Amino acid sequence: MAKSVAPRGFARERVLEAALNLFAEHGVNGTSLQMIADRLGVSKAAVYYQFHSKDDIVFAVVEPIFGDMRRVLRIAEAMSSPDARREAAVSGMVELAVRHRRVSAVFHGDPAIDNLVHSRKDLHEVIERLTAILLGPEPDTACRVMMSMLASGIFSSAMDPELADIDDEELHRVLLDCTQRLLNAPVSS
Amino acid sequence: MAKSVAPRGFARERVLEAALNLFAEHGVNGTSLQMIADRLGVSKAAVYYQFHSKDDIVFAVVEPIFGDMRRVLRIAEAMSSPDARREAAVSGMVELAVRHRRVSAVFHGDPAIDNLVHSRKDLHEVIERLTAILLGPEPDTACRVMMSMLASGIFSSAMDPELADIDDEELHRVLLDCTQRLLNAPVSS
DNA sequence: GTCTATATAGGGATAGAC
DNA sequence: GTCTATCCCTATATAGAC
Repeated sequence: MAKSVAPRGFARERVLEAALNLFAEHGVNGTSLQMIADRLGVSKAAVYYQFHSKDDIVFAVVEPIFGDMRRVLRIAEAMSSPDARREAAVSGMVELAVRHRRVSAVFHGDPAIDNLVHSRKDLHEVIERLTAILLGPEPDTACRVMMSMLASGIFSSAMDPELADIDDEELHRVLLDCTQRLLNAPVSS
Repeated sequence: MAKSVAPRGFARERVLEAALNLFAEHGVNGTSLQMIADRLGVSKAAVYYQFHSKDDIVFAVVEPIFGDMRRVLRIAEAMSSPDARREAAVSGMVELAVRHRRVSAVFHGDPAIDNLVHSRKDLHEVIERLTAILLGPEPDTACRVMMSMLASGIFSSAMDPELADIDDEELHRVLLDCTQRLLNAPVSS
């Protein structure tokens, strides 16, 4: 009278693990189910047993990030001033990017992920809340550009293979430092 | 006794234009020759008449960026101090990202582009020269992270659809300002 | 120079054996 | 629960008609 649906619960995780690595290397569109199956030494059908479609796999890979992001947003949105909200959101994103370091590669900039996010309002809503906090009520041009740089810079650095030798703790520290340089500097011109 | 190989020379440009827009939206792997042909209202075979393979199209789209990059590198490498070289390279990249604003989307982070770059040493060499200038002789961790953020931030902002309403001149100005904030700030900790 | 037709391969996905 | 075999579609690429 044990296990009801999952085998040992491991097969699913193994698929996600393999998919994540392949997505990071080839992008979502550049990764086939055959490649995932081959890496696991199983057949495509075995993968399809765990997930009904490729989109299901992509969603399962990306979903934990959105979960954490919702947590960060809840904390940030409880802050009293726009500046405090933004600071909380940014440092939350830095922590999140480092924690999900390998997923960041997939998460950031992949057109297939963008499509998935835009097709599911529960995901899209998270992005919108984040954007609202980062930009604030009436963002000027400089602010908008800076936030765009910040967001892509954080996630790209976290995934950058060239930086793979840097441990999480140090990366987190340096990233926070960089973001604060951008945020705290007075507008120059 | 005019034109030797190109028809009016326009068909080729039209293919590249359509390919670029599709690459930017769907990524290279997410774009088929059929999609390119459909957008032009021609057949796949018509596209294949202009380019022998999909890689040829990708290369032709990306090649002008590398041409400009080589120019920037020649200028930067002629500078006398490492700091001056880096500054010249960064402002050159900013200008380049803005000038090739739509191509930046394709250029930055697409796994298919990465593969192409790594498979052609004439392209790969450009990246290596750029990295050498940006990082300098003995880069510490903070510098490496910052340069990674800078590079991805510049190109991502230039392509960000959310920032499409900002005109080139202003974007260029704001981007330069942001990069200098990162570069000129003293190391805090 | 552009099209139709087609070759060949690989993709996602399903049915059913075991 | 996992695999074999297969369907159907789309992809890249080519050959040859017009």
